[in-house]
Amino acid sequence: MHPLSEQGYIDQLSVDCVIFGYQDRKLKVLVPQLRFKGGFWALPSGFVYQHEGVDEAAQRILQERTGISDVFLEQFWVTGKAGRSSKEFLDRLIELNPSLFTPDPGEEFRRGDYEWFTRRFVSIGYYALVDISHVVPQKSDLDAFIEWYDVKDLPEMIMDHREIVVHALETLRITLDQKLSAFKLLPETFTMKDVQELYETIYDRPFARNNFQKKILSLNALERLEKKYTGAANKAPYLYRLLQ
Amino acid sequence: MHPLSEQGYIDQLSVDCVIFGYQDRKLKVLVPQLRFKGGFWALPSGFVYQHEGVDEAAQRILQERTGISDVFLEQFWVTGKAGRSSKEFLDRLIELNPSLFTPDPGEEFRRGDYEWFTRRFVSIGYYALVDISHVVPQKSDLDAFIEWYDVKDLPEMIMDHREIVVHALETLRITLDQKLSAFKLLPETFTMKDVQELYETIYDRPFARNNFQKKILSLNALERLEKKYTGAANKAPYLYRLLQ
DNA sequence: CCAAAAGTGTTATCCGTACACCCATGC
DNA sequence: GCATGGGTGTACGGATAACACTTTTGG
Repeated sequence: MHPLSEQGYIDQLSVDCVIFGYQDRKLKVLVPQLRFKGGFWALPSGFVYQHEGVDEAAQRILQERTGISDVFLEQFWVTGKAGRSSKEFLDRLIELNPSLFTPDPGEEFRRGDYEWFTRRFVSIGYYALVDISHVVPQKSDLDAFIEWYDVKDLPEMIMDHREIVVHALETLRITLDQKLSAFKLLPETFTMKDVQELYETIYDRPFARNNFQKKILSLNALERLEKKYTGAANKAPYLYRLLQ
Repeated sequence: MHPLSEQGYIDQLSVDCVIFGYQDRKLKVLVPQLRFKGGFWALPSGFVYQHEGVDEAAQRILQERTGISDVFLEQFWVTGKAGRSSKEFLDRLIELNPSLFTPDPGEEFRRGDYEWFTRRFVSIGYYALVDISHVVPQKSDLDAFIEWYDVKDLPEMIMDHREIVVHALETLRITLDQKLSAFKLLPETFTMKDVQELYETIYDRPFARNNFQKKILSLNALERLEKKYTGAANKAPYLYRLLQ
């Protein structure tokens, strides 16, 4: 494996992905924990190749780090304060994982990588919306595991990754109806109650059931399918599906 | 002057500024023409120093290229398609200005600069809102002149700068009320008619006078001052000022 | 037949729009 | 007084919110 500095990336530019999913009335973010000692959580991140656009880079990083592809993915924020670097994180990582830096032939990080990696970085934030029941996130070989965390109960993440998630959530809230984002977080078919619970989760407030139905249907984005019989002793709700 | 590559900039990252002003019922953008042969217009752009944040860089670039400071300035878009570079522009520039590239001691561009400058760039777009009557734009030593252009009648600009302006305008329209942007384009005091004409310009459609007044006042952002006697044979309008 | 939950209809309220009217101003 | 343009009040209609009622389902 070549050192990072020779892999044809744009210097000091990174892409961070906030991947939203929804399950059990919880809005979740997919965050891997790095497989090194110390318990470091970091958003799926990567760099931009010279030959690719930033949007393509975000897609590729999402794919490489989580196995997820073909989902809604959009840029929402750039963070690039002076001195923004992963030096603090990497120094701690090395302190807890000294073997990583021995000059073995099989060493994983090289001196040159350290210089490259700890420089000041400007990062473009992307957020993705996925059907959590459909995707099977796969950890990359950098990760110990990858897990969905309630956005209200995130692990401590490195650098300013928490701040990035906060901005992503704000963007999600503001553009939810406009971009029909909610339906990208749900399975292909769903009941109106599912939609309502999702909205209530995202905005953290209740909606009136009858009016909510009218509002969502007035988006003219759904088609009504057959009823869903659950065996419960009550009227069966209709299933809906996003048009097209 | 040191070559660009030694000036401590982040590589392949630029900042482009779209500066909006308003005058005579026209929304204008401040665009300098470069002082080289060929008639090249380019948004005020620059690079980010290692030691500064991207927001600070945008502020500095605005100041250096136009003399404008202390104004609303906010990031709105990143453009970074594969192969986005100013090579085409620079080659044409050199073709029309061959003396720029002679190896004189006083040469302005160096070979190293050419390499640096024509690499693929990712650019962060910022838009600024200024009181056109208050600022006195100053061209930098790169510019032949700097001028306000009607956003509906922009000169042909290099690279994707027109596309950047289009995105800036979209952002302005979407966030106008929320960010009280309009009042940042007006003088300190103004009449309701001034506001209405500005809105009609930005959205390119008429608003009903009486209802517009109610809508603007309902923002609770203005205080009413004395009347403005113009000498016209009609009722004198009130002046308003942005609160705080 | 009942409880639970879904669907739908009805009314009240708010908000944006349209129309109307009045008022100040200088000739 | 009169033309002009600014300020404000009222009425209408659509959208949203609040309330109520009906329907479906399985025990």
